[in-house]
Amino acid sequence: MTEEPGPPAVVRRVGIADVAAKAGVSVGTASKALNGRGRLRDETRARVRSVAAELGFAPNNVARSLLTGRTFTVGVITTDSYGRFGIPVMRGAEDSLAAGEMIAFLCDGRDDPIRESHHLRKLLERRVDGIIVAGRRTDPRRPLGDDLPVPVVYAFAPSSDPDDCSVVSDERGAARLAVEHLVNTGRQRIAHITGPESHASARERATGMAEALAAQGLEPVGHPLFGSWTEAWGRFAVAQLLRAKEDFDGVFCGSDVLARGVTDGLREAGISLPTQVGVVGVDNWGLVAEAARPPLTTVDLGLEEIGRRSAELLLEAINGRPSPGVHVVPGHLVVRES
Amino acid sequence: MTEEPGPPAVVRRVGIADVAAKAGVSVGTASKALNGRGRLRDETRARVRSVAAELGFAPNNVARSLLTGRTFTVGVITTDSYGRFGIPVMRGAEDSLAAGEMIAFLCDGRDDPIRESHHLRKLLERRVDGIIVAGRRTDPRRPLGDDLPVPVVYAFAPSSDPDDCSVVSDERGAARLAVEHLVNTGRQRIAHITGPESHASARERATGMAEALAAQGLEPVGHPLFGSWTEAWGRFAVAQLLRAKEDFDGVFCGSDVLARGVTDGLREAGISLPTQVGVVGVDNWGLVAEAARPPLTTVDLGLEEIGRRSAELLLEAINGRPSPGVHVVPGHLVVRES
DNA sequence: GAAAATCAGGAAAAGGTTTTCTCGACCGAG
DNA sequence: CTCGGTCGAGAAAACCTTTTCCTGATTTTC
Repeated sequence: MTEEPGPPAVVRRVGIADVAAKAGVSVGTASKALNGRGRLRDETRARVRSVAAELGFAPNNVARSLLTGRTFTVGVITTDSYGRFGIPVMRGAEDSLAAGEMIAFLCDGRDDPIRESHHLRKLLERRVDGIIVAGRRTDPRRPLGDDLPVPVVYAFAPSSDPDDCSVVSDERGAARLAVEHLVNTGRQRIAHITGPESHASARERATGMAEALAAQGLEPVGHPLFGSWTEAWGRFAVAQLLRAKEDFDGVFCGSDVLARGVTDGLREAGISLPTQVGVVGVDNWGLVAEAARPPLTTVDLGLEEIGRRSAELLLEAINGRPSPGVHVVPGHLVVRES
Repeated sequence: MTEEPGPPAVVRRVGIADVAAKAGVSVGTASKALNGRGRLRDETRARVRSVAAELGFAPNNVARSLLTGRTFTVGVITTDSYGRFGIPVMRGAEDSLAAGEMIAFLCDGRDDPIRESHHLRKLLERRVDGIIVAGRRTDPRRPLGDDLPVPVVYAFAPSSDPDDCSVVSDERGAARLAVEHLVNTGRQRIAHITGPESHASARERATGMAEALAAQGLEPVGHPLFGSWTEAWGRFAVAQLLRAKEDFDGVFCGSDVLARGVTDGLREAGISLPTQVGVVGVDNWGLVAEAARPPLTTVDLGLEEIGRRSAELLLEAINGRPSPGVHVVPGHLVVRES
């Protein structure tokens, strides 16, 4: 780092003053012409605009922000390194934000509170108009901080403070959709293979399944099999069901990865899908669901929609219309062949 | 949208003027105290700092940027919707950027030139200090624009202009690593199953494999089997090899997804892995590689490293030390059980 | 034909920080 | 005792737009 810094890359950018000078008007007038404000002759307006275009003028939003106090910028803090869940949420959020001419800073919190608060400080220094916190699990999380000067929306992982604004998926509803699909396709004896009981999503989906079965007047097959979110556990759990000589014709899996393990396990045990057993997963993770044999029927939790909704609520809050509380986004069933 | 806008959320933030007033100094002095500039008594410096901490003062970076012309902000434009390749690149980039106290705007170009140039304009308006373009394929891409006022680095997908700064993976090197591993574990007759020939990465890897085999004095088994990047093609290609009664004891697959299809195909044909046939993939995509049976040995293209390097080169360019040309980042082998 | 209203555009402040310039006070030296 | 130098700190410009207020000119209205 001892080397001499090179030339400072002088690219004097054209400012509104250059436009004004060339168009023969004052900067104030030029500003009005470009932004459609004030009272100006059409001819003047057109002249300024054409000069601006000719010079390739791009307004300096930094100056504008300083004046207006708005940066048209939001921060997104993810906790899952832009993984499976953060990404679709991000994409949805970007959709809504772009509609409001806003743009997002992306920060990866990596589940580390220190990193997170460091990012938070950086975002506030840059005067973002609002912040979205995109979680990785559905378990409630500690709020970002109290008394923040900008609105915050929690996406996917709700804040543990019910007065914060959170947007979450409908976990029980997802289970209900899965069960109803299985029942509608003639399944009566349905088992549940899912992730660790320590995960709220696993618990909620199990509960939702029990409720949905009860509503249909059906009994579950055995207890929910809690394990890990892996294919290996899916295969293992199937073996367990078969060994226990459980009589089942449907399996609701807590995730697509799990479901893939389950389909492999069943197929390799000589059980034909979907003839003998129907399988439904959760996530609608294209890569996994489509590569499974047969392709998986699964519940899409609507992650993109969660992102979109979060951004919309954030924009509303920025405009002085906050919507505290937990907002639930429904999922939907994606029917493939399983 | 006709509703009355609510109260404008008045949270008068504490500015440096507040700190200065409470510390009994001028704003200029306060600024110097906080930034360690100028000549001040230690006592004064300490007093200002403690007052700033007490008041929770956070400098307004917008004002600072306006003055210095630096925003300590870069834009990242991805073309793959933050998919398989964009994400690790992003993460690596964020690593390096954070080290320089910088933060990234994320824009999803979605392979649409219109969207892309829209994002570009937004980024320039916000006066980013530089831009990283993260591609999805290794095929060269059209430059972002000419005569941009800020430095640009192309990550993964190089710019078609060789004078631009691009950071790419070592595709041939990856093939060489795979082949050498197979040979070192006793394989002599190696086949190649890969993606579409229209993809530069498929062609490069095939070429790299041919070179590596030649260097070892070996002949390839048949021609490279070009297809698609899917498990189904992997399984199908295996069946094709078996039907043609090709004698092979190793397969180099153009991707992990493909390799997973290949392992499934081989296993279901009664061939034991890795005893009879060794398989090596490319990507080191944890989810896929670890779920395969057996877990895949694969070449990691070093995507995070590409991201890190891109950001480093960008920071250097921002500081007036550009590094035009194509920079190749080596990959490395990740040995699992296949 | 004069007062009033409208029109078109200019001048200047504001926004929060950094940085340069300036200035008074104090020190030691001659 | 005065002069030059250093030290510590303040005043003000600068960054680039937007916006408010103002002014001269033109048009409208009795």
